[in-house]
Amino acid sequence: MQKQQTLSRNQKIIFDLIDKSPEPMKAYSILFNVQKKGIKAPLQVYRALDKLVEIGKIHKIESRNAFIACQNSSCQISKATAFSICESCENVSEISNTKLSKYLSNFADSSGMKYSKYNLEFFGLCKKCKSK
Amino acid sequence: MQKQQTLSRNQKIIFDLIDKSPEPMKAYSILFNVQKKGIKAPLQVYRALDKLVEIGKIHKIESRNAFIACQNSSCQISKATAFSICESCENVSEISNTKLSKYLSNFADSSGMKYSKYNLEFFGLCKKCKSK
DNA sequence: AACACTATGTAATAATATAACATTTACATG
DNA sequence: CATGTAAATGTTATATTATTACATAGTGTT
Ligand SMILES: [Zn+2]
Ligand SMILES: [Zn+2]
Ligand SMILES: [Zn+2]
Ligand SMILES: [Zn+2]
Repeated sequence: MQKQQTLSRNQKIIFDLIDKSPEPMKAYSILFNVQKKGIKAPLQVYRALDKLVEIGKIHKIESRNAFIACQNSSCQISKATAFSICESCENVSEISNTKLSKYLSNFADSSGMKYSKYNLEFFGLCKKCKSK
Repeated sequence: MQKQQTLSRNQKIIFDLIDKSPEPMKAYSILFNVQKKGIKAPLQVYRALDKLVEIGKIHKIESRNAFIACQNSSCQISKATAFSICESCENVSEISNTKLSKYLSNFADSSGMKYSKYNLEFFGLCKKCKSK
């Protein structure tokens, strides 16, 4: 079980938009889409995004500067994220694989560093694009 | 063995700068540092960076928008990168771990996607920062 | 020389993100 | 209910990161 978060007005508007989107959304595209709802400035968007990322409702796809709703029933593990990205159609989906997340969460190397978080992005061609 | 690449003038200037830097460098900081050598415009920097990334001499740290020289004797595997990032001092180093890279290169899930590349970023506290 | 290819130079602009400051709302606690 | 405090909001300006468009120059091959 995870702590239930109540989203504020702006956070809810922006989360709903991202959650409905079939693809990752960029900040300024979000801004454009919520202007009719009274959210007028980049900072309002970025603040909501920061919060949503923090509580694991969305994730940032770093290589794309874009945001996607968590596909993992709101990641307990917003600190352990993995995505698969099609380099042709730019489809992105969150990988939910227990073995992988265990392997990476337990990873330790010789550096003496204690890892508390990771983000993994896989790139390739999705089924559809492969068969073209 | 890998194909030996000859770097062009701008590419060499920019690679040398990044290679000497103890920390990842950002594009505009690179620009600032090479202006005395005649590289005056962002595009000149970005073009060199693109090429250097392509041939595996440097890597981009996506979560930081910064560039680091390959610490792996010029990655044969510029398609399989892993980094450890200290969230306190921002020290970044490239992880070279055969088991990890094998595990990830062979990773396959149920999506039917063929992965040809990955990038992994671990976050935490380095030895030094941990003991503070 | 003619060609293809890679790299360079320059100006303008697009896209992404944050700083600074003022105000308002939610809500715990005396 | 009053008061304090943390979280969220609103607004303007600005910083940072990256690309478009177009012109020119070098490099190597035939
Ligand atoms: Zn998730
Ligand atoms: Zn695809
Ligand atoms: Zn490398
Ligand atoms: Zn550190």
